Amino acid sequence: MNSTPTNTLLRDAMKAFFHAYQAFTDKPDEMLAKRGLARVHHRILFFVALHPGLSVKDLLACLGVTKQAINIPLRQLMEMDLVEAGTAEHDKRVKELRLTEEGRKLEEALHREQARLLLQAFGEAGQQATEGWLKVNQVMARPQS
Amino acid sequence: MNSTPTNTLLRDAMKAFFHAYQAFTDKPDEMLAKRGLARVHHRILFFVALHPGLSVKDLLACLGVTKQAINIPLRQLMEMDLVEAGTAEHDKRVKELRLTEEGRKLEEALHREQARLLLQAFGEAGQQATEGWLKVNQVMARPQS
DNA sequence: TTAATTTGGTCAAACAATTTGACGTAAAAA
DNA sequence: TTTTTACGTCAAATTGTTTGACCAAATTAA
Repeated sequence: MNSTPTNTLLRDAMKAFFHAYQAFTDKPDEMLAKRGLARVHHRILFFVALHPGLSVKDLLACLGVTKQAINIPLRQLMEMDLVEAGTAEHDKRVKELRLTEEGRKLEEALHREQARLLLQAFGEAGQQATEGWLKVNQVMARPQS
Repeated sequence: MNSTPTNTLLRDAMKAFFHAYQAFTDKPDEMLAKRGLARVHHRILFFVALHPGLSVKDLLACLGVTKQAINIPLRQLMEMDLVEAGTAEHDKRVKELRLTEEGRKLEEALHREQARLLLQAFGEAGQQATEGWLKVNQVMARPQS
């Protein structure tokens, strides 16, 4: 049973990954709740901030959800003047999403919380571990066939 | 604006983390769905496998959910003879959860899918990156005060 | 060129996941 | 001994996500 130690090690790794991800979302979730917003709102803000002019379709692809899952939260963000939608020039159906000034401020505040957590962990784990963390995540994040 | 490159870098890191975690859960989710089970069932199986004899209360703590969230999925797993619950000796109220033989097999199959993904990523990223990934996750997974 | 099909985004209903509330019994604290 | 808290279970309410349907725009097929 030489797989037992590897098994436990992998399981511990998975456990840490699970809890790390939980920790990553905890604080922003609190902040969001105070504004009557939820995690999906944050994700929208995040990806629109990262890719200004993002279409709804591409946003869905980023988030891995259906179009309907996005519709109401996105509408809410627009009603709250956090996100604005312009029509794409190349295709009248397509909407290009952007953060408003207010939206940008909120996204920044949320970002700061997550950045704080990450930077603290990076500081503790060290430069090499940080690079490793980024690398493994990037490999994993790739589309599988 | 010297924070701009760091900001983008951090955001890309967060994006990768988000997508890595998505990738991590995708395959098991499919497998679970085929059995009429969902992610929370997997999480139960995972943590009970990792900590045989785990109490319901501690399971809740691991998962970061309420007792009610667990009740029906756990009952389902018990009805499907994947999990069994014994009464703790030190306290009649407490249940000690264990996987049945069937439960262990299923958990192993699910584990294998996640292990495959991880091991592939580790192989590609290299030994040092792997250690870094583990390290950062462990630091992040720690309780914050 | 016209017709058929697909695509992009929105509304609504149904389903799934999670929290809040309540309860009974066991254990700990007063 | 009584009161309070803890553990786990049932039920209702709330939140999150998918499926279905629809309309207009764009693309593909005839």
